[in-house]
Amino acid sequence: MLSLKKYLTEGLLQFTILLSLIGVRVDVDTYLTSQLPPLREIILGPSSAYTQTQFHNLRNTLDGYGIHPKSIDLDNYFTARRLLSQVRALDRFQVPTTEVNAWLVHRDPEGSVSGSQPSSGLALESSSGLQDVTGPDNGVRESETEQGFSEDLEDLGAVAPPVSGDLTKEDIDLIDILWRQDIDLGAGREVFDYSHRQKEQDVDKELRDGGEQEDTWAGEGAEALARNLLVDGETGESFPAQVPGGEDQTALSLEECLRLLEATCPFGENAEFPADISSITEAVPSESEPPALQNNLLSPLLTGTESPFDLEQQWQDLMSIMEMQAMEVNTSASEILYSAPPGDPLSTNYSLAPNTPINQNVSLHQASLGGCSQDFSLFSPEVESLPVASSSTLLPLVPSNSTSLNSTFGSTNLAGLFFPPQLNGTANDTAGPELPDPLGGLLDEAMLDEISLMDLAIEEGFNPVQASQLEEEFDSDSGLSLDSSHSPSSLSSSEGSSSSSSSSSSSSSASSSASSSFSEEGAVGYSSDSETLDLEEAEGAVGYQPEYSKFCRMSYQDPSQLSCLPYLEHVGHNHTYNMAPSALDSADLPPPSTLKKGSKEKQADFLDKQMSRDEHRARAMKIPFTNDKIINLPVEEFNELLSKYQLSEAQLSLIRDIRRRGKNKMAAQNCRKRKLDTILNLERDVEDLQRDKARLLREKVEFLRSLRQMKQKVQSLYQEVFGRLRDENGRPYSPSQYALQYAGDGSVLLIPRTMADQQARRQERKPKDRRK
DNA sequence: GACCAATGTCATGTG
DNA sequence: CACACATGACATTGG
Repeated sequence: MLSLKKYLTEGLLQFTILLSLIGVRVDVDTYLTSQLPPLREIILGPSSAYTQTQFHNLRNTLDGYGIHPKSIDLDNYFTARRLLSQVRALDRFQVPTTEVNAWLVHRDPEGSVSGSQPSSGLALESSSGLQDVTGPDNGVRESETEQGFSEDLEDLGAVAPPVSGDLTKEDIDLIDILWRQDIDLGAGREVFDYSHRQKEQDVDKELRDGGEQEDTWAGEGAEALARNLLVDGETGESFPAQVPGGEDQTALSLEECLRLLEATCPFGENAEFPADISSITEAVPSESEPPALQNNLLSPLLTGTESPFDLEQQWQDLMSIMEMQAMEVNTSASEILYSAPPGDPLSTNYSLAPNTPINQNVSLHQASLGGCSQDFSLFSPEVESLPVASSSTLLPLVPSNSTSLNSTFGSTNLAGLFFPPQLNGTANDTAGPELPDPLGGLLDEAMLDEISLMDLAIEEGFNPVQASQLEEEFDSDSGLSLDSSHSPSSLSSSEGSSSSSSSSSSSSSASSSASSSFSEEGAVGYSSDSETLDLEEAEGAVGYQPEYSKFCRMSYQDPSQLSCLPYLEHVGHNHTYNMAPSALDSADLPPPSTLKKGSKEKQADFLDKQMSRDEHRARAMKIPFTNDKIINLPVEEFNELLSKYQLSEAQLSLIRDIRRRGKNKMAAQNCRKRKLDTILNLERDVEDLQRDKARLLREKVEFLRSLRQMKQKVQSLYQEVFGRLRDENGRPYSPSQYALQYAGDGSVLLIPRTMADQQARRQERKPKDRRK
């Protein structure tokens, strides 16, 4: 239990450190709570560095002694460990980073502009908008967006990889792995959840079907009549029952508009609008209206039916991103859109009719047909070909984005989007405090967030326009930095398997496995030591020679194993302290042909140099058994061994010191190895987080782009709807004097601009106060 | 000879 | 309490 606690605390601590180091602005609370297990596992990994392997316990259970912690040839143990790590790696992408990058590089060109930016890639954004919208190849465009739909979903890591296309099975598998990785990372799962999307799509489908069922509605106006609406004889437009004296407050029930907009975004789907008609009317205190009229003004279309599912969360997630778009839209498209003199409503800006005379019934009808489903192809060519001046930046909405945004918009008031920013300076907040205006408030709030987001983007050197580049950079960077994507457990096992220990005297059998190196020599043992003792006597030099301590006796198994593991290269040295390099090994056993009389001394010298200090001491003290035994024997056997000999106090003391030092030496090795593993794991985690950061930024850009497109669509719809409105005399309303306002309950009001401005100002103050 | 990395050793803490 | 281990700090060693 305590180890588990330590495990958790360490993980959290490291996770926090990593986050702070990288500066990833991830909503930890959001992701960590739901994604804690995978995240933690990613951060920590099945690292052996955190699981302090009890080697001694292992040894004690495995035939007593003879198993050096570094030479563990424990097939059972490490095989099981490796297999376990492999199993664990199944939900973790553990292929080398370079492989991941290679795949991404391969994938980017495949997925249109880039894998993450389908049909509406940034490269296309500034160029093809108008053509795509107005061009004759709308059908092609539709298909493109359809394709982009799946790709987008896939990129967002929310759906299963696409089965179609030129992707090979391996690619699909990779995609799937990456997808699962994304899911594990918890990035936007709430937003990208496939079932969630599916649900939205279903809703959209229903909506679309519903629209189709009302196929005959727009043209006939029968339903409008049934709803106490008056149909304009000339335009076929539906008006609410006449407003008595409602000159300033000319409120119209614009069901066409609503349907049109609804087809774009299911505002009313799951909307729980706090606003009701009373609040709306409160927002217009100066005007008094008969209650009957108010009711007539309400459109029944947008009453929420779907239960809200964490809309707030989604909204927060999205709004933090999407509002960055507002400036762009407002400053680019919108300003151009509404830069015309106020008195000229039907000029180029609002000129739906003059340049492209539209059969209102037809267009509205078609708008009502389309659901907010796959894309915005529901906008008929007539609609899309509206001569919007700024439509050069108008792109067909990425379908997936639209679907993901649907629920978001569902709970919001689009009044802010309805109002051309320039005509009324309070485009985002048309409702006063009395008029609950979710969108307005959120927009304002998010506007402020937008600044911080921008700052974040700037300080991170992130240019939304360079998202794809950034993506590649991040990926490549992370790929270049380290080869630390290996499984830590594999590292441990490999190192462990490549290491062994042997006694100084049994170096001749050093190449054998650890178990063999600990051959039961019995109490007499010391066979090879006798050889060295002879040499010692021959040399007449006995005693401690510190310079000889460098080369520890180490059994050596397979150097190629080490060299085959690139991530071990930068380790640079052999952590297997008790092993000798293969060169030394071979030096230990030189070919007999090269063994001359003169070289015998050299060999002895060399052997001497390979002995550790303690080995020299032991030899000097005539310790009758090997240091390996001294060190590695379990206590009982060790004591038993000591009891077999009549050892002096000095010898016993030395033996105990040797044992203590030897054990501590191994412990130090393990400790350092763990430390190294930890560092490597942290580095890999940093890479992962960098990748996540890049991906999140990428997704942010996508959301911003889709939001901008959405706003542009809404604005164009606003223009269209507004342009179709006619007063009693059949004349269009002046956009400088009137504005459409979207109430929370789904109704759309045509109110004077002065009133809208007032409400907007009131709404403006509200979020500011809230922020205090 | 300074510097550095690797390694060994000691003291101390933990289980 | 003994034992084994972990680990920080320092020492040693060799390049």
